[in-house]
Amino acid sequence: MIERNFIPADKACFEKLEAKLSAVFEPKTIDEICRHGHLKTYVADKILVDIGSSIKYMPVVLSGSIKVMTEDGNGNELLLYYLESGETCAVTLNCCTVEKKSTVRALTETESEILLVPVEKIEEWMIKYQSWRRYILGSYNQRLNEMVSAIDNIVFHSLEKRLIRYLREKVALKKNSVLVISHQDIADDLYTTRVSISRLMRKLEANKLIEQQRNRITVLEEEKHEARRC
Amino acid sequence: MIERNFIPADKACFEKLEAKLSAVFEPKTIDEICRHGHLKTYVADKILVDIGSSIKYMPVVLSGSIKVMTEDGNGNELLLYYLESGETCAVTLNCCTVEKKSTVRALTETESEILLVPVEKIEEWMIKYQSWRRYILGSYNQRLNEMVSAIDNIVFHSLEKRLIRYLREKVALKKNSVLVISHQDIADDLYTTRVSISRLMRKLEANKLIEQQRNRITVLEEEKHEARRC
DNA sequence: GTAAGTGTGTAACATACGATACACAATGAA
DNA sequence: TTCATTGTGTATCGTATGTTACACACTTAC
Repeated sequence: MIERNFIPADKACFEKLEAKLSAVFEPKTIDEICRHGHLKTYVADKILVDIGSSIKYMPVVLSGSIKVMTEDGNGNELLLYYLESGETCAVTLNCCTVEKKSTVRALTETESEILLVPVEKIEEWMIKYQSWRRYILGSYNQRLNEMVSAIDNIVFHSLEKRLIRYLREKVALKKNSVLVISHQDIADDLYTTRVSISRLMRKLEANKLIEQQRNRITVLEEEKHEARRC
Repeated sequence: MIERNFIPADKACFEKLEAKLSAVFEPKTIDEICRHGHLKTYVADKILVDIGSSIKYMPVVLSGSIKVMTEDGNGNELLLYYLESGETCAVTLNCCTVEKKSTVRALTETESEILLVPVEKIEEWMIKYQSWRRYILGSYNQRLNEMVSAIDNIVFHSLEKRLIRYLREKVALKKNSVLVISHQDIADDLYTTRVSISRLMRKLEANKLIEQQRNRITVLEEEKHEARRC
């Protein structure tokens, strides 16, 4: 975990941000971000915020990926979404402006660089910078769309299809076709049971879509169903 | 459908808004709303915006209720949420600032009074009024939370429980314990089939939770499970 | 080494739900 | 009136998934 002093004078940091964010933000906004934000690097599987903890920073993912989850009234864990490069957590956003306490748990999936923006700046910058306003509203909208497609996925697709999609997304997220994960973990993310996952994994393996060892799944290439002959 | 000229001089309108919105907005914001908004009354089952249509106004529900839905890539209808008094459509919000074309269909469930705010004012007021900023972000957050609880509901509860909850919510929404609705409509909203709903309705009827005639369902009082004797 | 914990395979069974098919009543148009 | 349309009840069947139970391999701590 590396904390840096993060003023514009820190040339390396500035260039890093500049490269990452110049497509999204206007120079003045980037300048503010540099002046008030902090850049941190976290190892994988580190809990960044937990349910009930108070929120002082809004996180913007610069590299790596973050898993965001919550709990329902019965203590069931509910996977909300994954955050990737450039994204921020919409639920946290509102916690910042209204709630002050987090209703979600966020943890790193891989080693991640996170830009931490003090919550009091969120609203201030909304007034001053158009690019920031659009970013915030865009983030909310992206999350909403993802939730909709999550519902769609759950409702209209079989567990088997959801499992395949889950594995492929995870591979894309981790940029590695070998996943280190247990059947139980997968079951939790897909809101089902370990036995069901094991059963389906066996089937996927028989169909040569995956290979697996203990705690290790290799997702094989997606079949290209091309019509032409050799 | 009644369209009114909606300047502050229109005393009746102003007082109506004043009463509805003064808890949420500061006086200056209400003043702006009066100057630039339109107040309309729609009959039940009227489509306000459809998928693909361009959006010129952001709707704020003053009375009645609005059903918001979308379609997935395979043409499946997906119920998103209902809007009630004081609420606005988060998805439409982003359509306003970025997309310009609606990705959702919104239709009145009951006769409804809607305040129409020109889209170009949304951002302008975000800069000027704190109460407006909070309202917009709060709306997004409310929708996000509803989506989460929708997923929770689908994943962890049986169709029977979802059906009961659906009926009770509908009763609350319409403020009437008699619902005029077909089994097929219910099935669509719950992402299932007519036969499954009919089967469960029979069961609910046997358990004296509802009574039904063709196109008409009377939702009976929730049982009070009180421990004391007569 | 042994023992405890964790991850996986597998079987037997229950069940909720979807799919299909058909009968029939209510409604409304001709 | 007759006919088409719509809404509902019901039966039969297939199947995906949950439940429970147990065996056993691998890993880690001791």
